[in-house]
Amino acid sequence: MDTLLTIQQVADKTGLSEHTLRYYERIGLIESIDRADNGHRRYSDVDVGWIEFLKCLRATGMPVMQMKAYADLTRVGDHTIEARLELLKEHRRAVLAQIEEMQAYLSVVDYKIDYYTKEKERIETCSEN
Amino acid sequence: MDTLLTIQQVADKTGLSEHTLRYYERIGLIESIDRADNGHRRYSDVDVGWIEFLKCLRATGMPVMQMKAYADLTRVGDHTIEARLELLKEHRRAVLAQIEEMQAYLSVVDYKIDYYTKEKERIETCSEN
DNA sequence: TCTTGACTTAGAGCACACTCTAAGATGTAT
DNA sequence: ATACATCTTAGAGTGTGCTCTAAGTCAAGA
Repeated sequence: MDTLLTIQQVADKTGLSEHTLRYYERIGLIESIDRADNGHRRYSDVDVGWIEFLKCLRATGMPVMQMKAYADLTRVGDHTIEARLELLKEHRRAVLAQIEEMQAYLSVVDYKIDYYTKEKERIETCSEN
Repeated sequence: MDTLLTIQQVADKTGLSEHTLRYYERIGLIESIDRADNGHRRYSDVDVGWIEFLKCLRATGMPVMQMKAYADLTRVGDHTIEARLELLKEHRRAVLAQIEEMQAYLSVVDYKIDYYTKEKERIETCSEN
């Protein structure tokens, strides 16, 4: 199928707002989308797929400017595949490092939760007497 | 030991900037710190410990306003232990959920990395002939 | 015909978490 | 004495990523 979608439909489908979709296009994250006769945007399945991938990059914390660099690479041809690969691999490393950092910091929070749980029990035990 | 530290020493030790330390104090994340005769801040070990815990909350993505809520609870006495516990547990759930989300999105990035790796090999193989 | 609603643009505004500035007080070294 | 570093405050400024506004076009329905 190659049904073309309006911006509203794409917003619903992707969870990004219409504002954000236009913003992403303006800054070059999304290549200029086909237009209907009245000038309204018409998104193809390929466009939506690209937007979904952008979501993956954003949701994993990639800065918009880095996403722009990646987007630019995809537009200039196959000879940038190696560069794209490097960019994604580097991002992957960064994400895994960030997850590990969060887990390490979270373990301190866990420790505190443990402490409060015991403290709470102690207080409750005292008040029973 | 209960050596008192200057703001610069605490900045070095915690990795937060002096600006950030003052900012945290201003917005009530850090309780007002003891002063030397000349009005300069003098941080105790307990203060530094608290700041380190704040770092754990921030590094795991807790918004500053929620940290403020937690800080406020710690100041009004033992009867808020349950509330503090709930806040930390809720945060813990949120962090784990976020990590899972990131991992899910990252797996799409992994898929792309795989695709590009194969694509690159294919291109290299072609050019060998 | 009139209204409603979806869309367009350029550009302004906003929330968050800092980050920096300006002006001034104080302390130490030469 | 003088230079320099370190600190103080209140408040302004910054970067990021949206998010909203205003003014206008266009098409379908009552």
